Amino acid sequence: MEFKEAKNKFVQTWGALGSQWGINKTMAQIHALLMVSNEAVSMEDIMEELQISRGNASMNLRALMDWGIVYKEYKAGERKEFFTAEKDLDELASKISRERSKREIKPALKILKEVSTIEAKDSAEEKHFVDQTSKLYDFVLKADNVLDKMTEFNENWLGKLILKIMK
Amino acid sequence: MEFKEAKNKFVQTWGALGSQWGINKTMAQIHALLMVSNEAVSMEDIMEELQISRGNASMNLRALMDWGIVYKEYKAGERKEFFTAEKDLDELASKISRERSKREIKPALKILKEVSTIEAKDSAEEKHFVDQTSKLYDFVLKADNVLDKMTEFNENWLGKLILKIMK
DNA sequence: TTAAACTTTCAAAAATAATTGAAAGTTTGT
DNA sequence: ACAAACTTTCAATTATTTTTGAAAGTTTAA
Repeated sequence: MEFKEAKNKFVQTWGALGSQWGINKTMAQIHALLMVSNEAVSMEDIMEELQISRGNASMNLRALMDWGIVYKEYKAGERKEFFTAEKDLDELASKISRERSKREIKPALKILKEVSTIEAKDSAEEKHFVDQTSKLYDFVLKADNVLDKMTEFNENWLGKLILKIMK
Repeated sequence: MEFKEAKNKFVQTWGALGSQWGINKTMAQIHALLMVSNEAVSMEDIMEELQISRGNASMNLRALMDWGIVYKEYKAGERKEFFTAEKDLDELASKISRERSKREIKPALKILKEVSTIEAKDSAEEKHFVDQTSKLYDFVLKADNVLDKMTEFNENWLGKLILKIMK
């Protein structure tokens, strides 16, 4: 396979993976493109490579910056802006999980807590509801924490040992 | 809050969370409904509670069964089918992560391997591409394994200890 | 074998999400 | 202050995904 073909394949794949996980395809593609670029890329070039409009590029770059995984860069003597992606993968994972936690998990937890603390009265139906949603609350809370710590865990010497033991 | 209201809130929230993670809203809502039902529910009742069509109910129940997190049940003397959800949360997480791995991560890994093993020639651009995609391959592979083991890890006494230490 | 009681399928319709492009906004240099 | 070089915004359009509903399919009981 040739470089250009490989790069395109990577960008397409990352885009598809993104949309399966609720991330807009173009956003994931821009991110992919920046991830494998060794230098900052202009909006013009992004539009050209991905064949997208200026508005689309602008909005999705903004979204990526809001997630904290793409940065603006200025080049001396150049008026236009350039963009780079966070390339450290542990950092990337950490930022994505922090954002998803903040935007999606935390609000869901809040609701779970609310609904799991209603007066259960005496019907088996209501008891089961309270029981199940309470368990779910605990579980999601725990999973959210584990994700927070995953990077740390993966780097951790003890973690590595445990991973080996568990295999 | 009253039971009915709480139940509805839970179903809606679970549905919204699902769609943010690339799972169709109705599918997540049906799953939510079954999760908090203490007995198996008929398609008729699902349609009624969620206000959806027969076709929609049928297709999404099928999808949930394909994921292995909803089961068909037959009641003696009843002609129609009833449905229940996997209620054990560790089992649920394990099945979801296994399926997502099989359907999405594994195919993506295959492509990542392909594109990361091209001849890098000598340009810095191509070298960076190979380097970054290789790192990504390793990272995704590792993350995929960690997810596989997470349940196990969470149940594990040693794991619990480590979690405490890491906090 | 027939028909009632169900479930599944899928083309068409509806709902939702993403994209465009041009006008408005901003910044910088002269 | 002006205008060139950019970026952002957002209403309208387009693409994608989901949902519907009725016809076709299946199973069961008599």
